Amino acid sequence: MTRDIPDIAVSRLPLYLRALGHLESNGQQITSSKELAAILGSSAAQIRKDLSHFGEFGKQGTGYHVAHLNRQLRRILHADLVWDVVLVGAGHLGNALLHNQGMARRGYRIVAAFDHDPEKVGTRIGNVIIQNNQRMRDEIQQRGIRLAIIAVPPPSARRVAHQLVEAGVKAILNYSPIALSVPDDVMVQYTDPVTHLQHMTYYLQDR
Amino acid sequence: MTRDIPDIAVSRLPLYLRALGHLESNGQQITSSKELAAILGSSAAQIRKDLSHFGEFGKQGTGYHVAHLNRQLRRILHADLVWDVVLVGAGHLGNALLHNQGMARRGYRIVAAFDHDPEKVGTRIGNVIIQNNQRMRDEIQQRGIRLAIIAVPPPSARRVAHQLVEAGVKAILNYSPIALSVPDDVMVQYTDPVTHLQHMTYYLQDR
DNA sequence: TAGATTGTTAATCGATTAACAATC
DNA sequence: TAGATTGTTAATCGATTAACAATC
Repeated sequence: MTRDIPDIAVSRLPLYLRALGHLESNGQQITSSKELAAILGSSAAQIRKDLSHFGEFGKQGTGYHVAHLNRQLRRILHADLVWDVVLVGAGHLGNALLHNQGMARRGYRIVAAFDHDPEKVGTRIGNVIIQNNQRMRDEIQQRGIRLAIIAVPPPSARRVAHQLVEAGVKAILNYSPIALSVPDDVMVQYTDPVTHLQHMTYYLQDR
Repeated sequence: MTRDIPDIAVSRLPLYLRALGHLESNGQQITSSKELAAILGSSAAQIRKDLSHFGEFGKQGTGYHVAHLNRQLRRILHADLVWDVVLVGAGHLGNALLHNQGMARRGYRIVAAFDHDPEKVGTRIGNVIIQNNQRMRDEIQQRGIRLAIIAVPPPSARRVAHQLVEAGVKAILNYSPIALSVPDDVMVQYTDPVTHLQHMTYYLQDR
């Protein structure tokens, strides 16, 4: 029987990585749950509890070796591998993602990009040449790609998601503000500036 | 004494808006907590519970009037207002945000954008003319802007955040994968594709 | 040794779910 | 009226926090 790790703990590991990256860039070698909590605005107990689901990474009395914990968390998240990602939509946003250095540097490489606009197909952005949407299925299956990013206008998002799922994609990062429905074995994460802004303006009084 | 509404309930209202938008675009006039739950992959009880923090929006036996609930949620989130937003960083990502139709259409208007690159300053992207970073403080204060988006490269993010806070910004949407520290009365939301991808690859087996 | 900090247990807190009276 | 669905209460579940023995 597998120990059941709460998804909410998994979801915080990338934030811990972000804080560790900060410490590493400052040349700091050792940290503590207390210090990490201060950086992240959470609690030391929560960080220790979260980490305890995955193993023991620290030393009593001393704390955590920054580089070691970084490596371990990347391993746990499978972020120590290089992942191939497909991008659908080569508009302004797709263009920005193709130029995003951070993604490739952190192991998520966009290796194929698609658009239905004949003007764009065949052009090169960053390291990839934009292909016609019709090439999506073959490309995904040949390369065995499981990660996709949707950066198409809202009206096309559902259709594209369906095509990606059909082609075998297992995880979709969706930049369109559209609720997707996918099979149980496919994950979707949404990212939408308006959702974040709405959340924050709730707390801002009208003037 | 103010009733205390959980932030987690607030954070789901934008998702409910997203689902309502979908129903509205299909011309559907009435919905139910059950149907919304199916769209969002949550539970009917949770949706009713969440909404109950803010008022009574439905009719027993019937459900919710889509347009009415949409209006009410937008009002609660202050998303029925038009908000002015400043953007810092006019690179590929800033460019994409300036061209993003959805933001303006949903009431979040980028009214000023800044960059430190002299090549960019003075050029027009979408409806705004890029200004030098040095103009940030004045522009924010003169217009009384409280919302900002950071889309600068990681090394500059902290400095920019500091400048925004100094100028009076109260809510920051941070596109750089950098943990910011800000005063208690300033909100920060992070958005970073790698964080989402790492969360998902945890569940994908290596092959 | 004294001080610090981990990993873990138990207590607390809060969120989710189930159930149902009210009522359209 | 019968069926459906809300809003709310109470029960359950799970996450966070506090506390501390272990130990570096």
